[in-house]
Amino acid sequence: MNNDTRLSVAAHILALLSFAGKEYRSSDLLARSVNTNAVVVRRLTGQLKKAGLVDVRRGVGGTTLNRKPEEITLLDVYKAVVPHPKAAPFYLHQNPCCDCYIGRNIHDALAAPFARVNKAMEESLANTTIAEIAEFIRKREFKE
Amino acid sequence: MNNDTRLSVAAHILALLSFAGKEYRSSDLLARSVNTNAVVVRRLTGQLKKAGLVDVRRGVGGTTLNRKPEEITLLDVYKAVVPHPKAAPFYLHQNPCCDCYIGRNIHDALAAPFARVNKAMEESLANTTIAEIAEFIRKREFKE
DNA sequence: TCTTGATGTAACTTTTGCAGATACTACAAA
DNA sequence: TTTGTAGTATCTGCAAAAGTTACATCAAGA
Repeated sequence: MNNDTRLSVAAHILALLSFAGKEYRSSDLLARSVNTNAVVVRRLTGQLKKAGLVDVRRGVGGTTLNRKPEEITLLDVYKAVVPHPKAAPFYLHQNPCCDCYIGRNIHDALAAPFARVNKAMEESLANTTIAEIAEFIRKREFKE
Repeated sequence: MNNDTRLSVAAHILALLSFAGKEYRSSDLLARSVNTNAVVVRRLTGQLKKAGLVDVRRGVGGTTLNRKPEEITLLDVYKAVVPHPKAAPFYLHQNPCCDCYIGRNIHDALAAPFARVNKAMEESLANTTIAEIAEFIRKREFKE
């Protein structure tokens, strides 16, 4: 697995937006908070927009939440932001040898277990919302 | 091969070895079955050996299972073969901005949910053994 | 003892996928 | 019309893993 931090960054962005309420935040501001490039942020917000999680305005615009934070789970974010072939936790190796019966069948043999792992992972992701993450931060920061 | 296929390749190797019984198989033969390089195989079998899953002999040697196939779970393989910092499904982005309260706290806020996802994944991996994978292949190939 | 065939491992090259950066267009609001 | 933003194409740089080559090490058998 490569170190994909897109879920982490997207959660950061959405948590920040949840504190902004109905106000729009620019990709530049978001990029500074995440400590990355504005283009990287725009690529992410673009995907979040496609998934209906945020609204992005051009012109003198920015990004705002399009759904209540408690209605956005990490699974929603994950699905929005992780490209599809990568959305499984593990990869099957390419072109195993077809002349031997292991190579011929290993992919099918691993498909079911890998699918179960994927399902377990997704169910777990669905158990956390952006609201909870924001609440954690609020408690930590404003000590109360 | 971009993403990490080590679990997939290692499972392939172990399934093959489970059919070989007590016989030793060379890294060259394994590499041909997996369709990769013998050195890549040796790097993997080296890690599997460290974890006690296989026995590797030098000289006129090779690799054989060191444990019954039904006593090797995908979690054992995963832990043996995936380097530690990578053993979590998702990564936290580096150096979020410490000047804003989101950046200061996002890592701690995500730690618990990510740990839960990791646990769910590991529990799922522990539910499948090499014996089951081998059995799937046996049934498929020898139609019975 | 010598030969053979295997692993262990170091060092290097190749591949690949992002991240990051730059530059430009499209656009909306004041 | 100006200004500040998103959208996007394109390039570079970088890091990790795969793949390759080469060679030392080792064990078994003739």
